[in-house]
Amino acid sequence: MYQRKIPIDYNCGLNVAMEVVGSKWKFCLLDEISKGIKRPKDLVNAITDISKRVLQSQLKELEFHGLLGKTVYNEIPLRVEYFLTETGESLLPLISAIDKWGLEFAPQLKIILENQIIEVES
Amino acid sequence: MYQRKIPIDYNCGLNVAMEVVGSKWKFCLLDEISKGIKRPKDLVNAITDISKRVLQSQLKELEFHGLLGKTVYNEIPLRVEYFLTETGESLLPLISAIDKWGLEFAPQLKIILENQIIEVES
DNA sequence: ATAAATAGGGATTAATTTATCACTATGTGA
DNA sequence: TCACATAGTGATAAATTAATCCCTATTTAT
Repeated sequence: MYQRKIPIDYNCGLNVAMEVVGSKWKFCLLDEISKGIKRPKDLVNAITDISKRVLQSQLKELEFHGLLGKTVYNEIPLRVEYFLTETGESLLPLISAIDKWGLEFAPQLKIILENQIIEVES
Repeated sequence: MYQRKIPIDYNCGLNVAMEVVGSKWKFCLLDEISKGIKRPKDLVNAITDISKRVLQSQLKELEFHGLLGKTVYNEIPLRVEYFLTETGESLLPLISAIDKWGLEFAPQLKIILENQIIEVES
């Protein structure tokens, strides 16, 4: 975690929402967990490019913020499963809408960024 | 702007969306502009705590990514107005949904973070 | 010539997030 | 004892975002 120096504006819903889900991997994590991938080791495999360390810290924050819960099974090797809380569930429609928007926008962004590189090199 | 070292995954809508709107002020900016506050000087006043410099850089990025357009009026003093492009408009429903979610979640987050501070101090 | 109002950018630092690497802990079975 | 599999953390570095301070440019009015 990190002790903020710049405070959150609780009256701005956008600010609040960004605080708990506005990071690189959290939407992906909630998405994967909603699809039934619940164990850290499976999440690491499912999400390309996330490292184990970052995964754990993001899971911890999501749990701390009350979007995820976890179950520890008394098995060997240890089995831990994360699940969406009611609050976490309430985000799913937003996540899928954002994902959809992003996919539609992707080609446009690709073109923009590729043109930018050409300008820089010429 | 900033020349990314870690590339964008264009196949992940969430990743793409976060790239263009996943920053502290962009949702707020799009929101205010959609409400009719279009000039930089008015946006600076409307958005508590944003500085002029940051505002300009965020507007520039939003324009670069094709979510905003701008009109320069030949007046003195100079008048510039930003407006939402079609792509920008398409984000409005998402923004209002996120804002709504954040406002509902705010009290919960406040309690969580306040409890955290008490633990640290005891 | 100078101040005022507006938009915008350069350079730098501070804040924050993400990545890397290497560790601990647990219980099992070779 | 030692390696394995799983979950998790500590310390640190690298990447990225945001904040600060101060400058330029334009045109009008004093």
